[in-house]
This record gives sequence, structure tokens and C-alpha cells, in this order.
Amino acid sequence: MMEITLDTKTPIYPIRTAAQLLGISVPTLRMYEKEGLIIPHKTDGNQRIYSEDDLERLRCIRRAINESKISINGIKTIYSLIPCWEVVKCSEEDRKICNAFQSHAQPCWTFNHPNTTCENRDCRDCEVYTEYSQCGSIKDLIKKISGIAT
Amino acid sequence: MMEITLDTKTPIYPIRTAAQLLGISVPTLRMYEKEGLIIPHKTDGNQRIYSEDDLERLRCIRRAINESKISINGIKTIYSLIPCWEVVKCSEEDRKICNAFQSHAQPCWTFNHPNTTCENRDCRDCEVYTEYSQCGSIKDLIKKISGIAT
DNA sequence: ATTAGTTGATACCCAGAAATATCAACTTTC
DNA sequence: GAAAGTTGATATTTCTGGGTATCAACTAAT
Repeated sequence: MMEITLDTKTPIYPIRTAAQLLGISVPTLRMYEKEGLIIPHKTDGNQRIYSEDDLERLRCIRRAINESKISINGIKTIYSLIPCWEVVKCSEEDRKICNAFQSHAQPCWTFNHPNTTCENRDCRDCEVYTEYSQCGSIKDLIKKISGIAT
Repeated sequence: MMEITLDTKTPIYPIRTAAQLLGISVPTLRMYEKEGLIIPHKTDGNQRIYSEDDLERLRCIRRAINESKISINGIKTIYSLIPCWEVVKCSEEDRKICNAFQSHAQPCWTFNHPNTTCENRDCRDCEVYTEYSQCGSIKDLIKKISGIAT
């Protein structure tokens, strides 16, 4: 017998397996990544590996595309509206020079953030990326920062 | 000679003229309305009339669709993220029962708001509708309500 | 070192969203 | 009151975004 640790954050699925579990093709998964919708782990040999959390995020994205009929650029725009500055608590100086703070076309995690508190962070582990993959939670965050009890 | 008052809010263009000025067809304009992207004025005889502001809003919508490649449902979702409660300053009781406050699929002005402060308002004149037709201003509003100097 | 799977890149396909056309009934204009 | 324009509704067309197939070069496993 062996002990199995179930950690939804641990990357375990190679791209082919992930694609099969989601019912889509491998190039589609690569496309989502290129568009900045997901940030999969990579092995030392530069191969993608997906965690259970990654799959859940992807299912959410697929629902947005197939059920809610939101285009990929639409999703990117919505992600760009996440008030990341409130999540990472960056300074006013950071915000002034941050490309993500200005953008309303691409998610913050698709930028590199030179000279900000995000500079050396791994966006993949950032709450902005992990917690706000669906519209409901994004709107809830906006409610929260406006000082409202939801 | 006659005095001409230029008021960008006054509805003057019938639908055919508006369509021509925008370079699109009449059914398309009706479609945008049915989708909840615009709220044109109507005459007593139920005919649509568009103001200069309406045209500007429509140009913005067209850019989102044609240049930014955001689908109509994407635009609706983005509009639904506008923190309207902060603009109209509705009460906690209002928010509790407000469909728009909950939704993240349709703009608030596509709901009727029974028993709230918005109930008897004309959404067409509401700042939520008039001021936040583009992503840039929406993100600016989110920044503002999080207490940030933009 | 051979087999299986991956990489990035390019070329291709097609469902369906976006836009248009068309209709009879109605409104406005002159 | 006749002509021009509009209404809502439905049917039809256009076109491209989302997805796939395929490739040679690379990585991983046994």
C-alpha cells in the first residue's frame, strides 16, 4: 500500500492527458496559454504539466466560451478589470509605473512588472490569478473593495 | 437666420439616419437594443430616435466588437461588472433585493428594479448607463471606489 | 537507441455569432 | 389619403473566431 496525497495544486497531468480530461485538443490548450488565460507549470525540459486546479480553471474558461458565449478577447478584458492592486497591495509608486494597472485589454499576469512588488512574484501563485477566474468572484471582489458586506 | 442649440443629448436622428451615419443596417441597431447595449429614445408613436451621444456610444460598441473582438455577450458581461451601487448610492436593503446587484451576465439597466431606489428612475439618464460605456472608464471607476487617486 | 510524447509554428476547417434581407402592419409627413 | 418610413418578427447570408490537423525538431522513458 502507498499513501496518496491529494493536492489540487500539484501539477501531474501532461498536456495530452489534460486535453483528454477536458475533451479538447492539445493545440487548443496551447492556444489558451498563448492568449494568457492560463499559466501551466513547466518541467525542466519545458514541457507543460497541469494540476487539478488548472483543469478547474480551464473548465471555467470553457463554460465562459461555450455557454456564456464570451469571446476569448472578452475574457481577457474581463480579467484585466480585476482590481489586482487591492489584492497584492502594491504601492502608489508601483501603480504609477505598472502596465497592468493601466491596461484594460490583458490580464495583469500577462505583463512583466518591472520595478514593482510583483516583479519577483510568480503570477501563477498570485491570488489575483488563482482566486478570480470567474465573473462571479470578480464582481464579489469589486463589491468587497467598495466596502460592502456581501 | 436661426439659432441652433447643439445638445448632444437631444434625440434627433431616426433609425435609418443613425444607421447610415454609423455605416450599419437598421436591423443591427435594433439588435443592439434587444441585447441591452443601448436604450434609444422613442417617440409617442413608438419610433426610435437617436442623439449624438447615442451615436458615440454605438461607435464605442462597434469598436469593441470589430477592433477589440469582444463578443456581444462579452460586452454585456463587462457592463454587468460596473459597480452601479456605488454610482446610484442605493441602500443595503435595495442591494439585497436588486437583481442587477447579483447579476454578472447583463447590465443593470436591462433589469427592472422593483422596490429599489432605481425603480422610478429612467436608466437612460442614469450615470451608470451614460458614463461607463467603455472599459477604460469602467476600470477607472473601480480604481476610484477603491480609494485610489488616478 | 528506439518508441512515445512534446514543442512551436503554420495551414486549414467550420459552427454559429453578427449582420442583413424581407415581410405585413403601423406611423408619420405633407 | 397617398407616399415614405417605421415597427416587430422571421428567414437568410456573411464571415471569422474557436478549434483542429499536421509538421519537423526536441524531450522523456525503457
